[in-house]
Amino acid sequence: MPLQALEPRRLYRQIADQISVLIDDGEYTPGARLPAERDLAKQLGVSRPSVREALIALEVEGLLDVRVGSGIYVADPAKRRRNDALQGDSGPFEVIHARWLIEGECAALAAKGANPAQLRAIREAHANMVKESKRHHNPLDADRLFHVRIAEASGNSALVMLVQVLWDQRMGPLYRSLELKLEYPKMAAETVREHQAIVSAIVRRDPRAARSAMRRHMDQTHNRYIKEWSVAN
Amino acid sequence: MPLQALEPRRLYRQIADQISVLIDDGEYTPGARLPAERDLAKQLGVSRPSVREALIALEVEGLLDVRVGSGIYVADPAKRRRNDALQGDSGPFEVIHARWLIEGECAALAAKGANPAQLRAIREAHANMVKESKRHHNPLDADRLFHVRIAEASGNSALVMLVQVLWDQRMGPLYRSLELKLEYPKMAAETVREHQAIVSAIVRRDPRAARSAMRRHMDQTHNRYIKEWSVAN
DNA sequence: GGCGAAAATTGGTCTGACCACTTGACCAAA
DNA sequence: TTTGGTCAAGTGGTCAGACCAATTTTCGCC
Repeated sequence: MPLQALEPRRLYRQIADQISVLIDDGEYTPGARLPAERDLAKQLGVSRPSVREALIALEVEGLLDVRVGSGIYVADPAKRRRNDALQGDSGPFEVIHARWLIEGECAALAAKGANPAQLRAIREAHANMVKESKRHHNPLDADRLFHVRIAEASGNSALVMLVQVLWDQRMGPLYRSLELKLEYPKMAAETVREHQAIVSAIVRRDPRAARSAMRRHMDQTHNRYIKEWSVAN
Repeated sequence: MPLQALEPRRLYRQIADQISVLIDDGEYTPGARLPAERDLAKQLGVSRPSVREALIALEVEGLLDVRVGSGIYVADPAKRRRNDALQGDSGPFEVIHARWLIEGECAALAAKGANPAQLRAIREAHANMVKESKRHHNPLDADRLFHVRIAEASGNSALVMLVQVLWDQRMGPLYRSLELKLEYPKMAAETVREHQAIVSAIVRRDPRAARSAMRRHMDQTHNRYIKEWSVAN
């Protein structure tokens, strides 16, 4: 087992984690008021600034609710940020399926209603990815931008957000283990070719062709994953 | 117009936002080092504890990277959480359109492949919403659960996540202003009726009917929004 | 030129203080 | 009884200055 870089966790983190545990264990239920900062500091045997730093961290995480002059309260879980659900734990194939659905629609909408500036942005992103892949750079950022630009051209900001969220699932553990095995240089050429078909359909204002070009791209990506997956296992 | 609860932004938030803007504007690029805490405090005309609180907030948000004894650095955007994009700023109609697309597919997939436990969960969520609305409780939580359960029955965790993200866009400002005007008791009855049609199609194992029932539900929701929107403006 | 110790820099934490806001009790006027 | 005002206690918000620990830089020595 590889040695773990030991990391002397900073005080505010330790305090925040302790409080976090108390909340998870139901010691403090939603709506309940925590002891005053000064009391917490005394109970934990640390200074008030350290407690405050911990409380701010928990507030940013959406776990607490600070009301000036009144006290610190456990946040309503309903209003709590649900970011926990997002931190990539969807599998690659699930993500690809979702993208097939959403980005296909984005491409169709883009073909139907993109304005000149948006078309230019799409072409630019595509040209950039071509350039990057020729230089054998890692084309992932350029790839992401290409897909986001198409989503933006759909005119629906909710779809843009979803495309970004899905893309960033690549940060998840299952995805990571898969990506290690992919050979980008070879894949990049295929990807660029498929992107080209999407761009053509969009600038030609052909929604149905755009949708199927995007879906084909997703199907091919799916196949590439399958291939690597089966080789490695 | 109903009075808005004014909220004096705390100092650490103002500082954090300023720094955040500097990073977004490229004033500090990823990997760059920020001025020392003491310098920041002097430049901003605030105390060092306040600066530290802001830095901790940004660190929790994944924007900064603090290295003891060395300095504060702008985090690598690849590792950065992109949660910022999520905090609801999509308009209600954009969200409805996205849901039309995604949840329609979820309903179809659920009809195709849901297992008995998942079917039971859907029916249970529906029954619960009926009960809540009869008691004139706020049915929003029950409503959310119903849609999430259907997404879960699709068997695709990426879709489940998207449904949740979209639903939680209701926390955004545009949505909020619209929701203030809606009359839930009246709407709940219609919603329940439309949900019933979706449930029926799913348990009957009819994907196409499930998809169109869900899409109809979204269309009706759209119409209800339109009506309130035009009345109020 | 290379190396190691001292010095400077930087974040981490603490103490104690004062300010601004919230809350609830109490009281006076309508 | 109700309404509004006043006041004191409690709470979070902010500040100044200090010292510690880790890191980086400097610089003299070999």
